[in-house]
Amino acid sequence: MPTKYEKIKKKLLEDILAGKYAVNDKLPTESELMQTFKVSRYTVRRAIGDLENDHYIYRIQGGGNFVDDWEKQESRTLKNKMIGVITTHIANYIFPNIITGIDRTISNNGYSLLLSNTQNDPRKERTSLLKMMENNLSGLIIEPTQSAINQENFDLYRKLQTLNLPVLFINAHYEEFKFPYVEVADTQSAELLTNQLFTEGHQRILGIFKTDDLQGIHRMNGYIKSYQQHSAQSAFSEILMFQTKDNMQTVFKRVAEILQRTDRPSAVVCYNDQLAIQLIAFAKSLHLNVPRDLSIVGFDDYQLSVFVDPALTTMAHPKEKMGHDAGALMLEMINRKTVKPIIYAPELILRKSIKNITDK
Amino acid sequence: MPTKYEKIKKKLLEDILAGKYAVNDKLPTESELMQTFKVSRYTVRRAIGDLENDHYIYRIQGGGNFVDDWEKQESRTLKNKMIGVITTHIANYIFPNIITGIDRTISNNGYSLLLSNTQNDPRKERTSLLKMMENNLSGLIIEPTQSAINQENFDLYRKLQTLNLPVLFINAHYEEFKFPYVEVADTQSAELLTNQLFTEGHQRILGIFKTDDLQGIHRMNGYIKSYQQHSAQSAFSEILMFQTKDNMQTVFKRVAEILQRTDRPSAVVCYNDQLAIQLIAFAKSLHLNVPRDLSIVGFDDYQLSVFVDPALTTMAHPKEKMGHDAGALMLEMINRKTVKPIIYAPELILRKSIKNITDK
DNA sequence: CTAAAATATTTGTCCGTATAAGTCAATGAC
DNA sequence: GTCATTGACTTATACGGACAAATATTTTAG
Repeated sequence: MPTKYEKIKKKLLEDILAGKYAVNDKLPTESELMQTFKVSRYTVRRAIGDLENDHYIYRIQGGGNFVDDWEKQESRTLKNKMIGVITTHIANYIFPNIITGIDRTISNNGYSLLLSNTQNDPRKERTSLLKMMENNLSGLIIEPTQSAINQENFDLYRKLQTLNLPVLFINAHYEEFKFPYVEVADTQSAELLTNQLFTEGHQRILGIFKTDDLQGIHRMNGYIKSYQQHSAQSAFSEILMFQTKDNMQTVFKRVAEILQRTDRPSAVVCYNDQLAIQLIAFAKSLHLNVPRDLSIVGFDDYQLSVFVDPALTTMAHPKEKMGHDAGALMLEMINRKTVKPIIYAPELILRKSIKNITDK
Repeated sequence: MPTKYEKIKKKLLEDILAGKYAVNDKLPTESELMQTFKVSRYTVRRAIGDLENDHYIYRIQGGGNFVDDWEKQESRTLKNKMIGVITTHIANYIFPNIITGIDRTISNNGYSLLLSNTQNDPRKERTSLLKMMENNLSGLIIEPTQSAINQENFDLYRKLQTLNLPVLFINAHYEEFKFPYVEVADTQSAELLTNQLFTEGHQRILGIFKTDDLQGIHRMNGYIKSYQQHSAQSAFSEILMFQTKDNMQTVFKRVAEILQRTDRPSAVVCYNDQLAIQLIAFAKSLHLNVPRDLSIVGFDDYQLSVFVDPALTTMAHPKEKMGHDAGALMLEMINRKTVKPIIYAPELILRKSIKNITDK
């Protein structure tokens, strides 16, 4: 548990970095802070003293405490040859590959990688963003956290716009902010993948999508688009939505209900390969053979997808190349060039997890 | 008239600068200073706190206040809450897990991760080390590159010793430097693994080891030790050595020669799981069935090792736990505590890639 | 209305006290 | 001899109160 003065310090620092108090604004007086935080004056002064040492505020006896010019202080103006990277995960899934790609590109140009992960928690994203703003980086690459529903850190993103710091999104981007981005064409990707299932004769295709990030939303939209195009063949569209906070056991319970119906779907489009691999194992436990009884597809061409039985049909994700491109774009931005977003065209990877059921 | 705490500060600083207290000497306790200067504890702490901020002294709770290494410029500069990590790889093999472990531990304590990888190239290790030294970090975790043959960066390691910077090795350590380390008991590990093959009735066991890193050397030594203990059963010991710079095709060519002899080995101990997995595929291409015709074992319990066919028998590697422990140790070192190395006991993971041939 | 004076507010220094938390060496059981 | 426990010692956090010093605001005198 952090100490009281650390809590006060953290709160004040956040407000300063987020722009709630501008430079030379007067902070609340010590007595006010005493009341707000219900602590003694000693504790308030301890917190403020620390911030003064870090040159975030200055004090005038009899006058008050004021925000120092932290954005352009000599100690901070000299930018470190360091590029920050905020991702939802570091070691899981496809992220190691993305990070390697970034690292390769920027380390060849003398930059280091400052990593931070959010574990898909917007509060941790906030912490990460603040930490990044304290180190004065040359650039910042962000994979947004819960991008479809999370707007609680938009104040920090706005602040980032005013800072003289190149920012780049990967995997997804917010329309609200004009930062460049590098991402897969998720909607088209899902459309192509679902089309493929229609081509293979499937008419009842379940879609399972995570709806708290934009990739999930886009993939769901692509799935729906494909259904619209094939409305002549099939009107049976069923979508199961879940979010990060949901217990996956509950989700799988609902999947079981659906798959045990007599008119069950013959194919499932999964939000990503991670889910698809879990679903293959789950289908086995329901005594459904993949792909004989059920076709399953995913996204991202995860490393393990070729090893699972049956090998998973999926959509390509450039991973290391995406990291490489993101790094290259970032280097250009640091050199004050204007860059254009990069969107990768969809690419289908056919393996063994789907079956043609046209002549049944 | 100067304030009381300024007087105390001045007096202590004079004593330190004059050499009355040497570096790491213990200063009078706060109670003693209270009596000496006839002031309250607050005043003493205010003076000492100021000196701490200027890095003239450091404090250890319950221990006392000590003279900091003020003559060195490095310690005077404000340290970033950043911990550097240099590994041979970032995204491959078991490294993502190790890095996750480190990240989880240190990010909970407000530290960020500054990553750099060497791709097993000593020149890149040199670049990484230099880059890390520029960024005045709080600490540095290093997995040494080509630790068995690479001494060209020893000058930098010596420099690190004189710097006031906590340094920690993982996976392997140099005897020449007294930095703490976290590693697996590789020699014992290899011994146990080879013993297991003897127990299963094997007498001709090929060892393939990478000899430019210490892990490879230790594993080779463990293999040899096991052979010495089983000299009654078998004298047929054969070792194939390779280095990072070697073309693996050439290595496998030699493996093919060995495996196609009539008196070929019945088992192979591989440097790590990565090699073992390649060897399983290679054995198939030679029409050797694993484990019927050839038993194969590796090290590190790589994520994929359970997915390959047959699932690989291997030695455990704590991976994420190792990262966690390394992070925890580093945090203690930053707080000026002395820490002891951590060595993990070997643990055998029996799977399907070895066969008992006692009753042949 | 202006300028000086009085008053209120705000930060700076300092004290005494209390409890928590970490260090370290002596002690005692095994 | 080894290891866990205990207790003395030391620093860390926190409270409340007091007065000093600088600044801000209001009042008052001209």
